[in-house]
Amino acid sequence: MIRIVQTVVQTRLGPVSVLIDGGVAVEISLGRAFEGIKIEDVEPFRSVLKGYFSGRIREIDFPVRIEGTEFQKRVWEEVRRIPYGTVRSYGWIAERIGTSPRAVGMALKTNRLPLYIPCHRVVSKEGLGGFSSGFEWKEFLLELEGVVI
DNA sequence: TCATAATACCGGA
DNA sequence: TCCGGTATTATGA
Repeated sequence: MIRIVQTVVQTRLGPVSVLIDGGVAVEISLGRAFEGIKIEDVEPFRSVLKGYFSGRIREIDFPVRIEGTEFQKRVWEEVRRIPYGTVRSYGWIAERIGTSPRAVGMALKTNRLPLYIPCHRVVSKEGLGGFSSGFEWKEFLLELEGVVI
């Protein structure tokens, strides 16, 4: 029996919700709420996200299940090491794990756990780079972390 | 500035 | 397998 739960934090740009399966987060959505039944033991996830968006919490850390190729996981691990409030380029990540900048972009595009894997901290050499949920979210998150753009 | 090549990976045919 | 498409970058005119 799979239990699907939605948690929602409201932000200036809309809801942020977490898809929970078996007690762990499997997907985070920026801008839309998942269909599902609200249950109270979802509180740990909600409080972390509320803490992040209010600026109190700088580390998004809760149980997750990550699915992807070995390569994608390498990229995601590296991105997770980027400190709060700082940015790196696609090329910088690529160099560290021995691949190409475009391949890094490919891996980040398939990231289902934004915030937990802070791909908004990866920007292009000139400009912002892409973002699955829309540029406005990338700008919003960087601004929240105090990054000057 | 603008086009283009180099590049690693992925998904579909 | 092969092939076209990227959330990139470096280079040359």
